[in-house]
Amino acid sequence: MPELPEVETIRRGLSKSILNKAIEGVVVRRTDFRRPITTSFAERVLGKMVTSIDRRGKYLLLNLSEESVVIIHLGMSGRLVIGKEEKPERHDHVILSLSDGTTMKFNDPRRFGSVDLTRRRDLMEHPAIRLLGVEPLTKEFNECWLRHRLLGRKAPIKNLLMDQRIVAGLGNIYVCESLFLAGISPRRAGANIKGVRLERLVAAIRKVLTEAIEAGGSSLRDYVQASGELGYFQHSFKVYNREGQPCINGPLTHYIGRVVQSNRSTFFCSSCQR
DNA sequence: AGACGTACCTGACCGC
DNA sequence: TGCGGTCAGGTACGTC
Repeated sequence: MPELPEVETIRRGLSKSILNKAIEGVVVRRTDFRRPITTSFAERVLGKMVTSIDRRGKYLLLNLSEESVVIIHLGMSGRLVIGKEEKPERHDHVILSLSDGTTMKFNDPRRFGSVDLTRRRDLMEHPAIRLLGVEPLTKEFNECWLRHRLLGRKAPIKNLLMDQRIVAGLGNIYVCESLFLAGISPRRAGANIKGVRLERLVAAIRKVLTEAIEAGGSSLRDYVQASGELGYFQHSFKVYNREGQPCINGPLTHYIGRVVQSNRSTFFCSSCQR
């Protein structure tokens, strides 16, 4: 489901609903995720308080009292659902009961997501976090930095931007949208992006992500925010999922096309993106 | 090192 | 109605 804007939206929602509440009950109904949930998860989390919530790339970091951190990834289909104590539904894999009577349920049909636990001092060494690249909405992410990371890379820029070790948080939707806004072909080799293209790319990524966060992320299929509200950035897609539709830039002869790169659909306008 | 393919899992949708 | 095929917001791992 989620890329950076969706995870950031969820982070902000959770910061309103679960902060400073104690975890009074933990039910782990399944442990077989991409990375199995540690058997000691429930006992190590029980009784702790959620003190703050961070995000790193597409990972949510729930900081708990006593220096522990829950690391959550939502994979393709994961959700965090806040509600009243109810009986679990299909694919509710982890259920936290909080001190104000609400519950937070981790629901993930495909089980590509993960829930992990570590100590705060070990966070930066955690295998999921250690190799993550730059946060695209920080000052560190700029032309100089990106140019160095693209140096000598022959792979298509689409694939390189999807690589979490380069830029943390971009996924299929926002890479497609950013490349369209920058006017860059998704098939262009990374090393061939220089000068004005590089400037446009950095600016486009920042703009697309910022606007998507302001819109509460994108709601495809059944994705909802923790609060149950829908994000609405999907109405702003210029290319994603728009194969065959006219390009918004312009001449009626321009149409959005779809190609497959590394087994993922890429949507783009071959006239506007070079 | 880096590029590429495949596996993981469930559900929705489409055509027959 | 059912059945098979395809596709889906992601990442890890093996191979060349």
